[in-house]
Amino acid sequence: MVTIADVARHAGVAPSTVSYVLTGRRSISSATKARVEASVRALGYHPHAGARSLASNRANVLALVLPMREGMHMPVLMQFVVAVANAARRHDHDVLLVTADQGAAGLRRVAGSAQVDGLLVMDVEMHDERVPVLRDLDRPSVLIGFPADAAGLTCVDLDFAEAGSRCVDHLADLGHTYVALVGAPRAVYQRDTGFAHRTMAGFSAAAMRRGVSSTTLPTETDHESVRVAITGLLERHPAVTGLVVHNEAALPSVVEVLRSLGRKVPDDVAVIAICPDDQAERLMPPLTSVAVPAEQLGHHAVALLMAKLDRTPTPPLTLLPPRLTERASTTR
Amino acid sequence: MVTIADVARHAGVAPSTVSYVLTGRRSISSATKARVEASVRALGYHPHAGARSLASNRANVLALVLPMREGMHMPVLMQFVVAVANAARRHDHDVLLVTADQGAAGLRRVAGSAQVDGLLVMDVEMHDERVPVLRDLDRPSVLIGFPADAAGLTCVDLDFAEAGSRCVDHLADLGHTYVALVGAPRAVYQRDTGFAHRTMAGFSAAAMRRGVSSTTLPTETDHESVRVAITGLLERHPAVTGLVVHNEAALPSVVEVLRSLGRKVPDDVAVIAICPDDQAERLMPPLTSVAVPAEQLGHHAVALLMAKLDRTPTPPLTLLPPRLTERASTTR
DNA sequence: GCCCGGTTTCGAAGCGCTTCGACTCACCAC
DNA sequence: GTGGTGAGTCGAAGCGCTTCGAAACCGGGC
Repeated sequence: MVTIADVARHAGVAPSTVSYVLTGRRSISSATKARVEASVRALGYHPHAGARSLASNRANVLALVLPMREGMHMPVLMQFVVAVANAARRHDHDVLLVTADQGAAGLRRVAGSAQVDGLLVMDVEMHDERVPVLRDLDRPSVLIGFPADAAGLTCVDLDFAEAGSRCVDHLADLGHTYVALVGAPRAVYQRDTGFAHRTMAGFSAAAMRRGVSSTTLPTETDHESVRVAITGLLERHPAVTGLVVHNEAALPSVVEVLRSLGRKVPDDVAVIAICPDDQAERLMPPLTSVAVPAEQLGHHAVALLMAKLDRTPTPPLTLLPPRLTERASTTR
Repeated sequence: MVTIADVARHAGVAPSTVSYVLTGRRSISSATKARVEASVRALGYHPHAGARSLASNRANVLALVLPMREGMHMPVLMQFVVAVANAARRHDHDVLLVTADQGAAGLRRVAGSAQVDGLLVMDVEMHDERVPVLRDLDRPSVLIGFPADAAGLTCVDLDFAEAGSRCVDHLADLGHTYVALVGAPRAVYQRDTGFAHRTMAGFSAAAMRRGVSSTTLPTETDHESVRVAITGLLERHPAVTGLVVHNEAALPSVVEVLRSLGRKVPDDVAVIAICPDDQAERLMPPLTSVAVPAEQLGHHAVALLMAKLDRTPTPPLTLLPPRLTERASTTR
């Protein structure tokens, strides 16, 4: 193994000088700097991560806490994971995966052992058992999602309430008077996941405000369940002419079922999805949608965490404004 | 921060004794052991990971190298990730995520900095740029998948050739004389991904051997592409009565398109999927399938890597035998 | 010619752990 | 009794890095 002492010898300087070149924590003359950098390359030197973390008290690793729960949509989840990993790398950090089957103990372990400098927590429930743990951990954390009590925490999320509301507004503006929210699987609501609740709240409130009738139903993701759910919905509420779908996995089936029922989109039924843009674009017809900006959220969360690590003050709550893109599924 | 010295003082022993209790590398009297363990709990001690890795030359972390490429199916990928993470934890290791947008340099970095003890590499291509790097890294690695030249490497995978072959056999046994392979998206073949090629090879060879006619077509994942592809397939090859689908994302659409074309499954067309069991079960009708045992593969890969870390001899190549489960989509 | 301030570099301490050799006790065989 | 043995424990060295204080150097002003 090549050590900093080897590099120092090769470049004819002291080990501390090499360290300062690498970390940039003291000014070094450009001549020395160039010489050291050449030696680093020549020897193929990589600082020992453990030694560095021991001496500097920074591991340059972030924990990504990722529970795997029923009803979660993997493609979207994966977009988050990749966005976080890439953003972390841009800040010279790596990502340690903590799947939550280890629960709160896992958080204590990775934080307590100084394996990670900070934590990024996904799929936050309203009353999440991890929240109190995060509060008394000595490491900073950022939640993607909101618990019921966010005091003392830093959270980022899409403004799902506003997203639900914008969908209703768009439909109401187009003259629809009866709209339905096709929501996440029942399990997601049952465990009180913040984003599902907030979309529903925003949806219902906007319907009241705009004076349009509304109904909501949780929906499973398999095709057969979707068929039953949508068919039932349109039978019970024949006046429904606008659908807001907040369920990425069910989305293709919803479109397909409407087609097979002979309901033309958008002529008979308008459809708005709350999902990543690329998915909305790929369906036939392309769907008007409120984007779930997974990439942007991931980057933002990492940026906030890095700021906290730098002791820069950060806003406790960040709600990204929803962006609605009109496509073929709601045009008159 | 609580250090090993604090624990030692609290328990009235030397730091080295605490270390031996924790690592189990020397025998310790049960009385002392109990006392130390009580102190560890009382003080909430977690060994500093960096210090440990520096002193012992082991980080207890595995890298999971995960390229994100076109045409990959996220749910299956995620199953692997979770299986690997859980298996690693059972061996007292954590998982560091390396998304491959960093390419070979990323591997060099995490291995060179002693951040990880070993590497798990996914989505291996036939001529993968990472393979030569892995060979000259000083850390052990296990590939999930096979490159063209696997000399000097440890690889695990499902025996996809045999899987393709078993599907043909099953259909031939049922009397089918013209079968088609509905394969992965074109991009997957274009970048020479091992598993896609091997399935196709096994499929074609078995068709020859059994004397049944066969055809193959790559298939994109969106519904419309699937509709065009399947419709075209059945027009060009009207005698086809058996479909082998090796494309998880397209699977629901394939079933749906057959239904909408009025082809009954299994009466008009038999369908076998190569996909995780849970997906095959959830479709209507439930599909006969060869399981892609993501969980088992993940566990196996971790077990092999741990063995290599222990310097236990390991088989260079492991092919898990495919398991075909008969369900409603191929019953006569 | 000397002092002073700033810049650049050096040397040594120390981060928290593991590990090796050595020490201490019992205990047993002779 | 004495020597040998093995189990249990201790102490100190050292892993590779960062960081702090101090030394060395370089001009510029007097």
